[in-house]
Amino acid sequence: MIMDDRKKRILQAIIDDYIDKAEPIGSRTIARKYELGLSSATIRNEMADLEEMGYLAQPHTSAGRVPSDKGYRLYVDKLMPTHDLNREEIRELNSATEDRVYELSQLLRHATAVLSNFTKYTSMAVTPKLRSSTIKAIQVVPIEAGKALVIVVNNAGIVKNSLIKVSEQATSEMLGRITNLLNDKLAGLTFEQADTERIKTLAREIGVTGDILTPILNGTAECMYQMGDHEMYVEGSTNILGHPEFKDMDKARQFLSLLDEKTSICKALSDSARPVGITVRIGSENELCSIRDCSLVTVNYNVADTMVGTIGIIGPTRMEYSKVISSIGYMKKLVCEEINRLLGHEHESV
Amino acid sequence: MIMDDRKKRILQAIIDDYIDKAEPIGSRTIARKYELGLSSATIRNEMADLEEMGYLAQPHTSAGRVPSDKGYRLYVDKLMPTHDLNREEIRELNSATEDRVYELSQLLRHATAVLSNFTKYTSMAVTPKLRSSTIKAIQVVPIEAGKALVIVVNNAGIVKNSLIKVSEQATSEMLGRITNLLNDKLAGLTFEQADTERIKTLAREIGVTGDILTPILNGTAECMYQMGDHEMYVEGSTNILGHPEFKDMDKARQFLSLLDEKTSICKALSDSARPVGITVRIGSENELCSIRDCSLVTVNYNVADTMVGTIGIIGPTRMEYSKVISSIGYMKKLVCEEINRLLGHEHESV
DNA sequence: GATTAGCACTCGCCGGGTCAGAGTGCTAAC
DNA sequence: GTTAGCACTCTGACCCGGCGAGTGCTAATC
Repeated sequence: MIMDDRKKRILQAIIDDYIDKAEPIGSRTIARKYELGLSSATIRNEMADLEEMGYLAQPHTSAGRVPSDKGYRLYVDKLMPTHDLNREEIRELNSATEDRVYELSQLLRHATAVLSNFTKYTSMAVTPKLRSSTIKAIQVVPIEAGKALVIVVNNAGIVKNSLIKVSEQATSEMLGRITNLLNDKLAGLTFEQADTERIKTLAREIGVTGDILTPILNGTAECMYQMGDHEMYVEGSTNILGHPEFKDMDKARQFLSLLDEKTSICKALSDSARPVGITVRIGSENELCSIRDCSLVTVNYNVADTMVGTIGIIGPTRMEYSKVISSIGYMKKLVCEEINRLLGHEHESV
Repeated sequence: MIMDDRKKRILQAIIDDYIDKAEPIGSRTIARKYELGLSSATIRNEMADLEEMGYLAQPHTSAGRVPSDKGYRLYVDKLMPTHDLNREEIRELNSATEDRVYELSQLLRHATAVLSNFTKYTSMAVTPKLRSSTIKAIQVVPIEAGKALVIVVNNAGIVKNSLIKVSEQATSEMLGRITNLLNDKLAGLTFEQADTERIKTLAREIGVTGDILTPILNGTAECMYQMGDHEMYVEGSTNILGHPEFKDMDKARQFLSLLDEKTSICKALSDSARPVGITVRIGSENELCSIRDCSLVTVNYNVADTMVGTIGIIGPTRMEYSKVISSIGYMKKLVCEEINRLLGHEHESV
């Protein structure tokens, strides 16, 4: 059977309507509402064809039709109307960066909150993987007698610090010497390379310079560890309760408890996103079994080229794809700009 | 009518049973299960009395009895058995600080996650209010040509930083002079006092020393702002779906959307907690109307005496009070210890 | 006088039966 | 190829009666 233009128009009409109504769509509805110049009987025949071809499904005999994953896929790839963000919508999305933002994590929280609020689905984000970024600078700064702060900066300008106790005798000059030493030995390495093992080796190489060096190395290791850690933010998880596909309590619970499992979601996000552009994974296209009746829309954002994080929106397969796709695309742009601003890659000072 | 010992025993039995079963408790159940040496008829009479006195309520004629808020209050104050944490439970709670913890926010996230998991209710925490802490030290550290890091430390050893752009000509000696100047002018003040206004005034006092000072003052203000911000963590929000009082979707949704409103929850937490000790707010005792059918158990934790944060557990009024109270008490202790360790108030170095 | 056994009564829950509505597939006519 | 008409199917809402749990009251008992 061939997928002619008329079939496509009918399929689109069904999916559009189903996305809106969340109920099986009957032939009469389509005939009445969309002006295709066809009677319900004709549409009925076409719908039977579309079902046979796998684009539609029937929950039970004598019910209307429902799009299948394959149907949504065609819809997303070819049929979907584009959603142009209007002024009001852009204003709403912009609010993610309106408030004072001083950290990447905060930026991501804002972005996910706004996105989830805007789309009424659940939005997620993971911080970039920084393990493969390189160490730009290490500083040991005295704070008061007996206390110092170890600071590590990576090539994107992301800063981590760790408070340490040092010997009371440590002069700021000694700390300066150690700072230079650490920079010599570690700067330029990736955080992966500068693991705890390496730092221990370094300690042996230098020889135990009394009690001063040890806490500093510990602090450095701590910073390295922090840099390697990546966090995840989920907002609007309860939005799904508003969608009829989750009116069944058990389903809702299953979905929500999945979101609590940060590791698997994190993996799903990273796995899903392609290097560039927006990825849409519909229902069974998802590798994670427990979201096989959801769709996941993801996009990567970059920090200084090498470091990649991901933003995602998850909702039922019956999702307003066009709206989700345009809003996540816009948000990615916003986030990238803001990251550049935050890390001082732009010309404006903070 | 007088609240004699027998009434108390019966009330306790009813509440114990109701907390377990979540269904109206009948006189026969009590007579059979608890060995009070009384027939169901006698207990029935006592229950009628307890209802008249306001400790029990009846969902409808010919149903069993359910504790009222007043009943729970007496239970919590006088009747409740104490819950001694066993070895296994302590091990579970301890896991909050087992993982590498390097920040207060991370500590609180762990603590709330463990608590919510342990109690099966929802757990929350707010970071301490630091606005009234004092500035201990400010440092401006050069990172690379044109970039520097402003670091502000408060009297508890909490560190905030802000990356800034500076003139390429700024030497580390100049930055050192400015550091000294800032310390002179600002150290010892509270963050409340050192607001943006004050910093602007400072800029005027010093006179515009070219383009070097401005970004540094901006960075300092940024740090001040960060210090004043306080965050909130909520974990296990979906736990409530497991409790029968939220089997009604609308109720669950209402509860969950409340949790999304960080500000009101934050306020409820802070308002509820008394300066010391564990506070229990039962149902209508809560000021926030939307949690009038929940109970909120809170405790404050201190950072260096003056800075106070709060941990809380929220669940249905039919809550395992004894377990919740002992676990939150233990967690407070853990958190306090860990904070001391983190901020170097202890003797062990990191 | 307190306690208890007995009994009539109340109420929510559950399962089965009925019915209307929406939608289909098929056939025959256009 | 398209459409009108019709018989058929399935779901969901509604109603109804029976069951079980629990009560309050009364009268008998300790």
